[in-house]
Amino acid sequence: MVESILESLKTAGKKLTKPRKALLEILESSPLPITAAEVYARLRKGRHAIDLVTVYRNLAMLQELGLVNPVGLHEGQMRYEVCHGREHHHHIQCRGCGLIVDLLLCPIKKLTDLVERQTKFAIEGHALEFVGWCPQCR
Amino acid sequence: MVESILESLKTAGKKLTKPRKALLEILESSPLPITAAEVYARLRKGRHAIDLVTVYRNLAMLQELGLVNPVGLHEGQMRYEVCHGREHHHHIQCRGCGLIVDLLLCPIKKLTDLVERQTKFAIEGHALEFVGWCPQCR
DNA sequence: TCCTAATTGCAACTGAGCTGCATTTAGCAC
DNA sequence: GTGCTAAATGCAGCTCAGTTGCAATTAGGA
Repeated sequence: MVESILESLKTAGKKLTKPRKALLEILESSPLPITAAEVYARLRKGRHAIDLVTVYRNLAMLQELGLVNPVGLHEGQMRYEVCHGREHHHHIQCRGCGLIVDLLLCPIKKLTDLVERQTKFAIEGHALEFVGWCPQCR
Repeated sequence: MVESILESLKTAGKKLTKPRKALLEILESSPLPITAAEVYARLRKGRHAIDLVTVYRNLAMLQELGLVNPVGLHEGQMRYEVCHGREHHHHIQCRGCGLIVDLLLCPIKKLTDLVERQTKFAIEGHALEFVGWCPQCR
C-alpha cells in the first residue's frame, strides 16, 4: 500500500477500515482507470465483499482529497485512477473494443494561460480525451 | 430554419415532422449547448409539447448524421449544440454557477498526429473541456 | 478498556436515458 | 386528392449509475 495515501488519509482524519483498505488495494493494482462497478466486482471475487455504496462513498472521498482522478470517457459511467506517483496525463479510448491507453503528454499549460486571459476565468482543471480505433479494430 | 440541416435530413430519408421541426427550432435558437431536459422543458412552455423520448431519439439521430455535437461536461447529463456554421471549438464551465462559455480555438490538430503515431490508433475525435471559476464566482 | 466520531450496509430513492409496441403521420406514387 | 408504407411518435415500463437516510458497527485516540 502506498505510504503517501495512508498519510493523506490520516492527516484528513480518515480511518483505515478493512473495506477501505481492500478498495485501495484494488485501485492501486489497476493499471488503467476503473469503474465503481468494476471495483465492486473485483472485491466480491476476492474475499473482501463490500457494499457498492461504500465503493461510491470512498471514491468520492478520495477524489475530494485529490488522491484519485476521475476519468470521464462518456461511457455512461465514471472511471477512477490513483494519482500517486503518476505524471499528469490523458487518455485515448477505442470506439470498437473500449481499450484505454494512457497518453504521457499534456500540451495544455500554455493554452490554459491563454484561456484565462481570454475568458477571465480562474481555471482549475481540464479534460482531454481522444476517441478512435485501436490497431486491432481499425 | 437552417437550409443545410433540412437537406441533410432529406438526403438521409428522414421526415420533417412537427415535433422534429419544433426541436430543431429550439436547438438552433440556443446559443450554448443545451440538455435534453432543457429542450423538453422549452417545448412544453411553448405550444409544441413533445415526448421526452422523442427528444432523446431525435438528438441521437441528429448526432449520428453529424448535425449536432454532444458536449459532455461531466454534469451527469449530456448537452447538445448544432454544428451548422460553427467553427470546431471547445468549452469552459464555471464550477460555481455552471456558466458555459465557448472557446474559439483548438490547438489539437498537431497533437492528434503525434498521438496517432505514438499509439497507432486511428483518431476520430477528441474532447477538451476546462473547468474553473467565472469572473462573478471567483 | 472506554468512548465517540467516522464508517458501513441496507433499503429505498433519484434522474438520465433506453426499449417495445401500438398508433399516427410525412411524403411519395398514382 | 387518395392510398400506401416506412418513418416517427407517445406511452408505459424498464435499466443502470449514483445518492440519501438511518440504524448498527468499528477504528483508534484518551
